[in-house]
Amino acid sequence: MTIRLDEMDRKILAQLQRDASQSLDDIAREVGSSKTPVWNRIRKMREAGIVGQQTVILDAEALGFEACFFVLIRTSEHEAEWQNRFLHALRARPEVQEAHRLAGDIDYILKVRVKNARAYDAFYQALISEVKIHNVTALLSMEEIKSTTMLPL
Amino acid sequence: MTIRLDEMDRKILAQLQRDASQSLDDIAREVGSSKTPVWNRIRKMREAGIVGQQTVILDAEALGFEACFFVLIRTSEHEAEWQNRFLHALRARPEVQEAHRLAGDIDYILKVRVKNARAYDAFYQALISEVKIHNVTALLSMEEIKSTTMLPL
DNA sequence: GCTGAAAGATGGAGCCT
DNA sequence: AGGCTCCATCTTTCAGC
Repeated sequence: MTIRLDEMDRKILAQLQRDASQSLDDIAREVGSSKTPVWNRIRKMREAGIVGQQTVILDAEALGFEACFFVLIRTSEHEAEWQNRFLHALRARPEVQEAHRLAGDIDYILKVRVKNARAYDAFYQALISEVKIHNVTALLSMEEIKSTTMLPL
Repeated sequence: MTIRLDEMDRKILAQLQRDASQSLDDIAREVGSSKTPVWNRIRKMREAGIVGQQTVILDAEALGFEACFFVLIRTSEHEAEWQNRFLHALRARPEVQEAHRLAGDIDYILKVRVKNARAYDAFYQALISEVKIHNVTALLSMEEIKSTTMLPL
């Protein structure tokens, strides 16, 4: 399942991250190889799950998603069943763009993107009615300074 | 610059988000239209900047990026010049995947992805040597419950 | 604004070295 | 493993409705 990646694989991944719409020929030229080997390496990395979803980055503001919150959550419940319900609730809600379980004093952090503050409140009310949460702090983003999915290969 | 988007545009965007490698024919079939009109709409939305970068999502863990931190930053400095240096420092550092300026008590939040805790410390030391920061809290992610760039259109 | 056609480019597969 | 060639498919353009 785990593949050993060499320098060439990493160069190819960097190109795909940068612009996944490039043709195989373009990528091959950039990394100093040719079509077939590049194509085979990409196929292998896809099969191994290293290369996942191909997507486009949309302009959230232009589409009316003008509010972004980071939500810090503390809970008193730590049973498996509660956690399961909480996880499924998060995964089911499309406004939750990120959710992490944390080490330490704060238990979870969410990144929630919504149209406006009212939509955030609707999300918040829906969430706390589904699962019991001890303490919630919402941090409102004023400005997105940087946002990327690129890994520094 | 701002385009009015109709239901058809939104359906096309949803398809592109879901899988940007689909052929025009496939997208057209999914949204109930045909090739040329879909192509024209995508071109317009690209030109308007609504549709941005086309990329692939890579498996961070498989590539050795095993640590993810959310960093809460408080600063005492609020002058334009300090802010400028801070912003440029963040944009220049590839381990910073997200950076937001916040409303309220905490001034900034970062999402930082690195190979391990030691690499986080190197990042942290480099950052505070570049710009003066009053207070930093790092939240370590134990588990990525959800991560998506998809907007709920 | 849609349809259909057509030209050129590309992906994907096989084969040769 | 890398390179060459081929064909089916796809992208992109354009004339006509």
